[in-house]
Amino acid sequence: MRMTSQRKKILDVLNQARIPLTCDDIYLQIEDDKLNLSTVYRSLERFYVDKHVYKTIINQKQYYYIGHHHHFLVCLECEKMIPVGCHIEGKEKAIGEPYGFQVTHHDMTLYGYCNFCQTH
Amino acid sequence: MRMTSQRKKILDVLNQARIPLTCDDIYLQIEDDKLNLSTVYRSLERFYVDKHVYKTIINQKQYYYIGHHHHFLVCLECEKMIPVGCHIEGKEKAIGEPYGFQVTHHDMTLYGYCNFCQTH
DNA sequence: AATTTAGTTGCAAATGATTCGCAATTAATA
DNA sequence: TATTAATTGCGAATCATTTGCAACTAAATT
Repeated sequence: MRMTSQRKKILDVLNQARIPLTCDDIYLQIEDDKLNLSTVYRSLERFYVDKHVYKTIINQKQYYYIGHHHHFLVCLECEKMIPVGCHIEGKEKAIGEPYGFQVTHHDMTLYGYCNFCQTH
Repeated sequence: MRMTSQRKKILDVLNQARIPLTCDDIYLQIEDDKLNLSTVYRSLERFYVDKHVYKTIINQKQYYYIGHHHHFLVCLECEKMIPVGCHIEGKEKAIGEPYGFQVTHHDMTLYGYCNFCQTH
């Protein structure tokens, strides 16, 4: 894989991030006139396929993050995201086994109301 | 809520279904010239809010089903869906608690390869 | 260092799922 | 049966994401 200047910037932004980001989030954070949103989409998908980043679907949108596989608590009011560990990781294979189904990965998101929004 | 002829048909289709369906799936199964896709979208969202149906996101699309809350094994090759029980249900609240986060629901999908596609 | 070339990008347009505004319709009530 | 607020059909809009293609460029080759 070619490490282009665009890809470096994209990875930089994602490395800095504390919460998962959409392609558009990243695109907007990179103030480079010469960076196209398509490039961000293509690069992140490539990073994901090559297992350099993780992906999760939140509110029906693709979010990417770096580090280790985990999940998020997502506030229905303010959209705040709080990372939480994975409670399925060890069970993945066992769940598929009775069906002869080989589980490769899973996606989960918990929705609800954050501490602040519960009282405001 | 008014039980219109359209809504009856939509619920009928969903009651018959063994796997979750998208709005478009349901729309296509109802051979009524006078039923609009928007109506299917609006009705199902209403059913969901009123807790008459469940919703889950698979491959970034909304699927609805009737019965009890569960999840699905989804084949990456043929898109086959196999229902499996929920392994998080009892833990939802506990996961949010340390953050003062009130979890209302969650969504999960397991991806991989079904029995057939593994060997074809 | 110059050349080659296959991977990558920018651009603009296409796609696909979902949502929305609004006037016409209709189920449920009085 | 008349009333009215909820619901529908229609078409257009929206939003996230993908795609085709010619131009560009990183990295391998000379």
